[in-house]
Amino acid sequence: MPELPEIETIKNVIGPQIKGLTIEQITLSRPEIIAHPTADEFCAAVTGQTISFLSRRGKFLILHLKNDSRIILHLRMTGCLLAAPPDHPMEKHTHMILRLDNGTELRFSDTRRFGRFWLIQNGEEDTYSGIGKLDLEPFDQKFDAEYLQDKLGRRKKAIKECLLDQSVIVGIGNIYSDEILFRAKIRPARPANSLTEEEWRRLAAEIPKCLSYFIEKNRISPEEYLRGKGQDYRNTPFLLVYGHTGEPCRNCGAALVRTVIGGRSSVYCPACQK
DNA sequence: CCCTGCCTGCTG
DNA sequence: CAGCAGGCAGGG
Repeated sequence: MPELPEIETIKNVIGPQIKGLTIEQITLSRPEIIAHPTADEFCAAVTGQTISFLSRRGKFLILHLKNDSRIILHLRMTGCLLAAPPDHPMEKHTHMILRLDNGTELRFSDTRRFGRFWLIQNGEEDTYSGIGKLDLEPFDQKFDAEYLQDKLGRRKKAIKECLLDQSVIVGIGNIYSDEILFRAKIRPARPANSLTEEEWRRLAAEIPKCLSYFIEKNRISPEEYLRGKGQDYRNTPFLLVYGHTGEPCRNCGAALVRTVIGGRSSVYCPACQK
């Protein structure tokens, strides 16, 4: 579910709450969420370790431990992370609880159970999580129109599908690909190899602009995050096209249209987006 | 390259 | 009740 701005929010909210705390005990009710190593090895290796900080890479969260190992997690569609006091009501579908040494519980819940955890030991190569296949962050100095065009300019597939390719540019999912293309005034179904120089420039400019705009719009206090169960902050009124099929375009008033591209639902303005 | 599977819950 | 949901890996 969450894309780069949401993962960034989780990092910003949860990170400071768990930094410096030691994992005293793990309750794992769904061992299949541990992708590597085995669930038993994961629990044994992580128990007693101290958390140094939380970081983000693409849509992955990385929990860095003081012994230089790291827990990597991907929330996929419905994964959710909460730092809660022990008496806080338990979310349905909570599959793992890390009890920390100040009593805080780091809880992972996931209705659809697509989310996964990996533990990468100090010195071990991460060939498991998929982080190795990622390329540029949208805020990387090297990310620009030339980079995008060089990577995607010869592809025949829809530009919308290309934007979802994490091996080119990370962090964009179905919602923000639609928002970005709307802002760049490009139709999602346009073959990537049909984009003009000017369109590549607009697209490359809108990607970091749009994502950082939503990171700002998602800013939330830990209390508010907990109250909204780590979900509600995303119900943003700031999305211009996603979820607005049939409504008037905010620029021109034309009715927004829904199509399916690469198996994903896509909303765009038939007048503004060429 | 397209298609499916992985899951549960919500909507029409 | 079918269809769909913000992700991704794996198979043909």
